[in-house]
Amino acid sequence: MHTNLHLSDAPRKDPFVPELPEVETTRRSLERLLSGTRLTSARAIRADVVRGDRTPPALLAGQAIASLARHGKQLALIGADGACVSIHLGMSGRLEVAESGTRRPPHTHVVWTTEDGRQLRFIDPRRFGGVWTHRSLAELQSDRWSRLGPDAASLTTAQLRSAVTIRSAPIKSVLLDQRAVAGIGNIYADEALHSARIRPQRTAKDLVNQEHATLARKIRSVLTTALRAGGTTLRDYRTPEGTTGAYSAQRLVYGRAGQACPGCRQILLTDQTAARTTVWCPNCQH
DNA sequence: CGTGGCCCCTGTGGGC
DNA sequence: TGCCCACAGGGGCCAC
Repeated sequence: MHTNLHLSDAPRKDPFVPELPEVETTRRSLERLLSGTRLTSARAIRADVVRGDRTPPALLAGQAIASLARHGKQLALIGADGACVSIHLGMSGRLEVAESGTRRPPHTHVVWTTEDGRQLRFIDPRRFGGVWTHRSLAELQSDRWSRLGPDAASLTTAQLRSAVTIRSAPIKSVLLDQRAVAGIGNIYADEALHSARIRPQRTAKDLVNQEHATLARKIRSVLTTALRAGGTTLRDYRTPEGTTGAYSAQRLVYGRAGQACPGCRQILLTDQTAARTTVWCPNCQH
């Protein structure tokens, strides 16, 4: 039945870097697989991957999973008694549900065992991610999620405007700042800015009203499109042809520096903005 | 206090 | 072919 379901799995050439669509895809899978399931035990193989308060009910051992929540790139397992665990995947983290007898992948740092003989595994080679425990959802909100900006998937024009108006940093830096907007990473920042025809280096507060509306809309559509494609990368989401068609094939600029812009054939440029590789079209984006 | 830059870490890939 | 090293990125921290 549930054999080695990898909740996130991108083509090898494109290292999986979890942003909002990937985290939401993971959330939906976990909801389907684990809602209502009791966790009989939890074990931190690498203790330093579990951060924050580790007093009972640490890691939800003995709890049933009531629901799964997400804000930006943050994921949370909500226990039946209200305690919760939040998980940040960092840049190489993933979650896997597998039969208990199967071999643990390398870099498995936390393992939860379920009442029905499965395991939920947190795997993160680079350990930029982590797991936090919270006594309640309210505590999770006040400790961590209150620091995050509005969720990018439903970002309104007004929310984007208030996030950028006083910021003198480049618009791309602001999009990557999780306190301003939650859920956007390097890939979708470049894609959304290209789609909105705005240069990543533009000073955020200089964007005009029309650009706030366009950028907010493009952020939503880029993430929504990726979320739809993300569903097809799940191993249990079989199409007759197999599991190709991940979002990577739909990227227009990210990873394509030096190639022709799909819109105008001008050569895409690259630089470092916000200490991240940035790709943009000098013709389409202003 | 806002911003830019460095660093954490390891798998991958490009170059020789 | 095989080895080595630069590079990739989310976000915390620090110096300006």
